[in-house]
Amino acid sequence: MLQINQASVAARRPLPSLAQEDPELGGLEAYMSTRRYQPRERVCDQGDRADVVYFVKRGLLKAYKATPDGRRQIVGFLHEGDILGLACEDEQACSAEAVTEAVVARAPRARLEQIAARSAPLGSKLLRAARSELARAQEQMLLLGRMSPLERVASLLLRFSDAADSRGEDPRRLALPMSRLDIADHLGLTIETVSRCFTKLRKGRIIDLPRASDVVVRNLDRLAELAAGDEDGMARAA
Amino acid sequence: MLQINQASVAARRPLPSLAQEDPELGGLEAYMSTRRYQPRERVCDQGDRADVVYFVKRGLLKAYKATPDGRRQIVGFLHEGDILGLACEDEQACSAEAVTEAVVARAPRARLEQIAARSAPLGSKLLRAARSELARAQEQMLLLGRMSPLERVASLLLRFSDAADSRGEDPRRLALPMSRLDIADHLGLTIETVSRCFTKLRKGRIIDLPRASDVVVRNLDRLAELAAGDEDGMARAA
DNA sequence: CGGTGCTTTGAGCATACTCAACATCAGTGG
DNA sequence: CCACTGATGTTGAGTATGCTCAAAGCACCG
Repeated sequence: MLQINQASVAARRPLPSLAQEDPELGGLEAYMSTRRYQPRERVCDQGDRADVVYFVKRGLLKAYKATPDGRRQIVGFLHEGDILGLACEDEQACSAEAVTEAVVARAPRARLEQIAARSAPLGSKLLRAARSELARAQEQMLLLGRMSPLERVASLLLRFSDAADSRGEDPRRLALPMSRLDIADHLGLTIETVSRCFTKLRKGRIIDLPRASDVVVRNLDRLAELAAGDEDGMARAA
Repeated sequence: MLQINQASVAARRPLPSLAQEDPELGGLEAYMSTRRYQPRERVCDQGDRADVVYFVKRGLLKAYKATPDGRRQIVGFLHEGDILGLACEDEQACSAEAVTEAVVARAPRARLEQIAARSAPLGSKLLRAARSELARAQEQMLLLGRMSPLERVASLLLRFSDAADSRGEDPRRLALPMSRLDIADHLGLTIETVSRCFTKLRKGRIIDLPRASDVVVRNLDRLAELAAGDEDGMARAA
């Protein structure tokens, strides 16, 4: 009953914005190929020649940077309609891999630039995508540089809630298909700290955790307060 | 002798890339106005209607996000040729203010989009700018999420060194016109920690600090090692 | 010179990390 | 169907690291 099945929800969902805007691609489809990825399958690698741009059609990807000594920062989770590979000039700036089963379309960068130079809609679509990704990146910098662990976790949940809401789903029932390690590497924390934050939110009656990957938000307002830096919200909630 | 005067260096410097590429603006100049800002003067505010885009012509700006309770994250320092205001859709995502005296050109966003829709060069110029800013943002996320204070400071110095190098200046003599608080708010640290890192680098003979705002790099290789996560570089340097 | 603001240094402390044990879940094969 | 196994997640105890608070040192400016 409480189980949240992403796939079935996705099936009922209206066409994603990318699909609706396909006319904007200006004939690019002819050069695009589509591929399905299994969870944990690699989509591209940091340092690859950046000759393709990826359009996420379905599922969830994670884009990350890694250091030689094994540290990792997930710079973003990519949902349907998101574009991967915009950051780079000649080399991919990030690796990316599928979190859930995913469908991704690939367009040769050369074609893309060529068409963007002629077709204004595609150009402005790409610019819009780059822009919103930049805005998200700046939010994330604030989170990583200046927020407490609890604020970070609350912010993440709130983002997923908003994303669900904008897709017409219930903003109180969140599926978190990624592991705690992924969350930690996205929020700049350890898995233990992430786990403790979830527990804190649960004990504060702000969320339920029927399973580690399913969150039910019991008090969205309080969650938003916590994400905005009102740590006392915890006390009031308890 | 050791004093580093940014203004005089700027005067001798060849035209910045922005000026060289002005043909790409596709007639936008007609609608642009230029304004000079004094240090600490505000350029725009988080939440303003985002009806202009700013082109940094000279000097250094900082772009930052602030929380209601006074925390601050500087998402980037903007040098000559950088563009401010790309992240936003309708509201400015960040505030920005001048660090040094600065000259900034402003273009009405409406005109910009209008011309970009016709003139491919402007569109691709904007896309290129957004892209490189996104790449920088992702680097910064890795720094904020996963790097030690010493690595963060070393990375910052290295970036300024690279920037100086690419402008044809001496990559070993760095002017840091911003305050320690600005550096701290960029690196997600406190001023004390930043200061201690500078001291550590000085005692390790990696840099000299003739004045707090002037850095002379004595060992660029070691600095790069530290920035890349080789903390033992400290021991070897001492 | 004497202030004022910024930077550096020091001491103590809180927080998030490390290491380790335990719990839970999913998948597998008896 | 249940027991086993490995992977993932949670909890606990102790510690290191970076933060807080406080004082002293320095530049810059009148």
